[in-house]
Amino acid sequence: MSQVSLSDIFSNYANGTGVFKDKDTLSADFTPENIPHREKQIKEIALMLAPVLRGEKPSNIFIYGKTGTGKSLCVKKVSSTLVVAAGAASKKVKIIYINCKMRRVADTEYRLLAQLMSSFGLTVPFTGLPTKTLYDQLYTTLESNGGSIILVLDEIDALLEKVGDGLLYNLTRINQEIKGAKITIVGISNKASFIDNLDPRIRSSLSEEEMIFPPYNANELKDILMERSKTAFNDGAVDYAVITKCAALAAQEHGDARKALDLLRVAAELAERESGHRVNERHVDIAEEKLDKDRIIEIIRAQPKHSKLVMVSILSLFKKGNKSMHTGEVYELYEKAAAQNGLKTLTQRRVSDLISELDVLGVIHASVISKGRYGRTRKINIQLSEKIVSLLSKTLAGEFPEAFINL
DNA sequence: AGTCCACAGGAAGGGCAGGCGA
DNA sequence: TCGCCTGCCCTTCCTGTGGACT
Repeated sequence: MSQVSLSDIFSNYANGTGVFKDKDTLSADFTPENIPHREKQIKEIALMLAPVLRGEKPSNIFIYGKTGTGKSLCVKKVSSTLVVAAGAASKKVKIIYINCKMRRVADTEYRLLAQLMSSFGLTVPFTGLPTKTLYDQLYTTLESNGGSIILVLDEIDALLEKVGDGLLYNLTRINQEIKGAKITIVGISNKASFIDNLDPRIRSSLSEEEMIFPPYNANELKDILMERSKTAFNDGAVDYAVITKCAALAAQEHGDARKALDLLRVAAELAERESGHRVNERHVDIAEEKLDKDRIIEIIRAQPKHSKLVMVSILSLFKKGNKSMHTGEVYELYEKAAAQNGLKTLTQRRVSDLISELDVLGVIHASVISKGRYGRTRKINIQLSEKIVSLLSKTLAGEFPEAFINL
């Protein structure tokens, strides 16, 4: 491509009136002025946290609802308003928001404590200190800081699955350990069942107040998209049918507003790249496939080598016409693939875990079945479109060409 | 009803890398 | 430098299990 046409592209982009007015407002992290269909929940959270304005400690709150139901958004909205109100009332209130699912940030007890410390401006080495030392430092910091602290632990279920409930026990007891500061925990979880598996003492302490965020239906999703579209797009850039389609597709997937927003954003990006000024339903179709594809490829790329080799084995069996396969078959092929790549093979026990991780990530579908006299195993299959399977094979073949030729 | 298979999956612990304080 | 702490990945050992077969 010549220099001239490149600069044409950029100048057209810079000067042109594209589809977007303010793309950021379509991001899942954006906190809009108005959150449709969550007025009741916002009011409830606000009333639960309001005691901090009188210097009292609010009850701990446990919130659950599926992905994209607006839990984090509502909590963020209430907390930001609360901080302003606290300032006006001359009350010391600090809100700490931690996403426990962020890998290598807050997904272990040590890292979560380190994150907490860093929100008070203290740096903690990413490993090395005994946990007790961290707790001691935290207590000292909390005491000297004083005031009310609201600790929002988003995706708390992910953390508890990894580290057990000892951490929560310690956190819920902080108020008995320190003087001068009051800490309130707001736990947000995607899984309602998570609370049932907790130690009863922790359960009663964590969920002094409980809230459920129901999934959005297609009409509610439509309202959300309409609301965001006002600020995100130029006038007339998005057809009403496009909004309806994004809402309908996301409603099929447990009413996930995040998915609806992603679909709309990607569809608009596609329209803009086609130098069009209008987004249509075709763009939404392409966007849906692109989102799916990107997600799967991204997940596989991020996997460690052995996990990728397990995936290579599953794909090979799938391509040989096996619609479903069992752990034993996959392990046999994995052993071959590992040997061909000069890697030491992992045990079947470990590979079994890798298979269930791939299942959790949504790349494969694996369910435990019994074949009676022929044992218990996992039945594994792939529920991805042909296009994605072939793209996935290409991606992995780039990394393990030998394995793909020889299996 | 009892046996047996092929694993699933829990528990315990080893080995390694990275960091701290003495 | 050494001992101790952490997280992480992995192995080993073990018990449990659903249902076809005897």
